[in-house]
Amino acid sequence: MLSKKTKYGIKALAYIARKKDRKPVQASEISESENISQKFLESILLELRKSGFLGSKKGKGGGYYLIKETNEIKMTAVIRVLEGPIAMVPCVSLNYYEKCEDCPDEKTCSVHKLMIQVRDASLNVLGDNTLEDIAFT
Amino acid sequence: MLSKKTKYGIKALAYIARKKDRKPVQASEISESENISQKFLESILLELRKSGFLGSKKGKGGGYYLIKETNEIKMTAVIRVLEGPIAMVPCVSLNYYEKCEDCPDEKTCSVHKLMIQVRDASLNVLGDNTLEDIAFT
DNA sequence: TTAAAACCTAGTAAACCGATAGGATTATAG
DNA sequence: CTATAATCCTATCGGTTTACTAGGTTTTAA
Repeated sequence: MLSKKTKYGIKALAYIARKKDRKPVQASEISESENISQKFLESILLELRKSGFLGSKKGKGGGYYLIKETNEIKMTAVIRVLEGPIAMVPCVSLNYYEKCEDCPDEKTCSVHKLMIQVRDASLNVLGDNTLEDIAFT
Repeated sequence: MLSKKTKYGIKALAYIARKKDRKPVQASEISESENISQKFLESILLELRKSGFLGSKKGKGGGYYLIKETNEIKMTAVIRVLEGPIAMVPCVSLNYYEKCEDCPDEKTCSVHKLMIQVRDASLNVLGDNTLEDIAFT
């Protein structure tokens, strides 16, 4: 299941992307428009800034803005930052690999083989979609 | 993330599938062989029985056995029973649909569109794989 | 100087997860 | 008939995560 955090984060990025001028967008504006608790959203936007997706400006007239082109932001990257691994099991995760405690041998594990296929299928979809794709219909 | 419950459930099904004779397999045997807490496994096997994947026999010499052919058991079905929805967001789930509270219109929601693609990709993989496929290398 | 904004830290109620406890029930073997 | 081996059932529990909320501090523009 996708957490609300990730869902809100993606929605916020898409909202910012749809603003043509590069003027900073306030958290309060996104929060109202997208029906997201403002304080919660603030923490998400902060995280997106710290991980290099957004820039911010403090004080009156401040807000958040994109610092890359929309077509350069892959959904894989966004989800990995907000949600963590894309794989359904740590033992098939590319970026967050962890060995299973049970399971003496990954090569012969039935779950492992299945989950590699699922991972690759998801990875294809999320890697093909950029912010550009999802922000504009 | 796949819960341990689902992971153990799949492993147990694969274990039972690999036994050629249709003699009942005991929970204790699976538990030892696959390194799964026995009591926890018991509850999983029970659930798999109640949802029509396994039959059981009580008492001495009892255990669990498959009641369908291995190639008739799709992974989608197993995961839906043990884990719940395959979709990452309830609003794109075929079997466990729920409307989002935020989000006035699904048709224009950027997350929605993305998650439909992910769901379909996963569904393809999990629908193509049967217990036959994953049990025997 | 005031107000608006991002930024930061902490806490919290509820849900979920993975397991454990302790038995009740049923069937087989002798 | 009895001992044993197995499933079946209910309840509980500690830990973690989730989705917020509270209550500020800091920075900036007007």
